[in-house]
Amino acid sequence: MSTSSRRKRSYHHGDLEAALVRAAGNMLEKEGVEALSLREAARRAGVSHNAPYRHFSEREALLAALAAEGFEWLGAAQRKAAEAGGLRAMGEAYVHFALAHPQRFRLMFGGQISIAKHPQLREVATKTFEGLSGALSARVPEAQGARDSSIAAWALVHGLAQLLLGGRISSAAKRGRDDAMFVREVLASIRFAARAPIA
Amino acid sequence: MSTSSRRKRSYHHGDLEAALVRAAGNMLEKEGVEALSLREAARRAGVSHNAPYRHFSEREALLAALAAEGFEWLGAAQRKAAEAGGLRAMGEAYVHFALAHPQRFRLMFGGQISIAKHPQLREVATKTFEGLSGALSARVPEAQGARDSSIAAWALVHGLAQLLLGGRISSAAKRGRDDAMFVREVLASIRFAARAPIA
DNA sequence: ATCCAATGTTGACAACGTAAACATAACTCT
DNA sequence: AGAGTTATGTTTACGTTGTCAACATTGGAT
Repeated sequence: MSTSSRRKRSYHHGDLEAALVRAAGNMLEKEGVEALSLREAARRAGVSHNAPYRHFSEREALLAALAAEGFEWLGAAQRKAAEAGGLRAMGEAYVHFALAHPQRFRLMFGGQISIAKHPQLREVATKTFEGLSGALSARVPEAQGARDSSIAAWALVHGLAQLLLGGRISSAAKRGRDDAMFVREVLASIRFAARAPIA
Repeated sequence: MSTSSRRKRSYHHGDLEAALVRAAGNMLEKEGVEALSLREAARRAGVSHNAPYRHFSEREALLAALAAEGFEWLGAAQRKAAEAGGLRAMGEAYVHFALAHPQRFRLMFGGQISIAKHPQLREVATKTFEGLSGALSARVPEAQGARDSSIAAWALVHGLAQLLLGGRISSAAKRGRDDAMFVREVLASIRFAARAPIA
C-alpha cells in the first residue's frame, strides 16, 4: 500500500530535489521571491534546514531552477500558440503567461539571477528565445528589417506584460476592456515598417 | 573653515536622511538591490545601525525613496527629450536612462516595492507617467487608436530597455551596432496603425 | 531656564544563508 | 553476503540582517 506517497523513511527523502522545487514554487507564486527562503522550503519538504545544500549549492541555484522551469513553460506555450494561431496568438500567449505567473515571470526577467552562473538556466532560456525569435523572423513581413522588427515585436510584447504586471496601466487606458481584449487591441495598434522611420 | 562638510557633531548628523539615500544609492548601483542593507547604509553614513529607523520605517521605505528619486530623474529626462527631439528622442532617452542606471531601473519596475504602501512613490511615479503618456498621445498620429498606440509605444520602449538590461539581445541581433544605434533602428522598424490589425 | 519632540544609541531577538563535522542509507565490487 | 565508497541528511555553529524596546542627547519652543 505504499503506493506513490513515500512515507516516513526518515533518512533519504526519495526525491528531495523535486520536492524542494515544488515547495519553493508554491512559496514563489504566493509570496514572491524575497519571501522565498531555503530554510522554509526545507521545512515544507520535511527535511533539516541544511539538506537543500545537497541539491542546490546556493539559494540562487534554487531560484535558477525555478526560472528554468518557467522558461520551459513559456517555450511550450509559445510553440503551442505558434501552431494554433500565428504571430498575434504568440504575442497574446506571451502576455498571458506573464499574467498567469506574475512572480515566476518576474523571477525569469527580474535580473536577480546571474544567468552566467547557471549554465542550465542559460541553456533553456536561450533555447526558448531561439524558438521565439525564429518563429518571429519567419513570419514578420519584408526581408530587410525583419531582424529588427522581430526584436521590436518581442520588446513590445515583453514590455506590455511588464507594465500590466506592475499595475502601470491605468484603468482609464483600458477603457473597460478585460486583459485579453486590451492586449489584443494594443498589439493591433502597431505595424511593422519595412524600412524608413516615421519622420 | 567648517564650510559644507559637517564634522564630528557626534549626535545629530545634520542631514541623515539625505546621507542615507546617497549611501544607499551608491550601494544600489554597485551591488544591486539585494545587497543593499539598512545596516550597511547606516555604517556608511557614520551612524548606529538603528538610526535609519528615524527616517525610514522599514527597509522598503528606503528603497521606495530610491525609486522615487529614479522616477524624478526619468521624468526630467523625458521632458528634456520631448522639447529637444520629439517622439523618437523620448523613446531613446527612456532606453538610455535604463542603460545608464540599470539597478535603479530594475528597482523602479522590478515590482519588489509595493507602490500602494508608499504614497510618495506612487505620486511621483504617476506624475512621470502622466507626463509621458500625455506627450505620447499628443504626438501619436490619428485620433482613434491614439490611446492604445501610445501604450504600445511605451511598452515597446520599456520592453526594449528591459531586454537589453537582461542581456537578452544576442550580439548577432545587434549586428555590430552600438546601443544607441541599435535602439534607434529597432524603434524605427515599427509604425503606428490608425486602425485595423495586421491580418 | 525648562520642557518637549526629534533624533541617535545600545541591547536584544528571531530568521536567514552558509560552512564543517558527523550520521545513515544506498550502491558497488568482490 | 560483506566491506568499502558515495550520496544524502542532520547537527552545530557563526556572522549578518531587519526590527523592536528602552534609553540618551540635542535643539527649539515656551
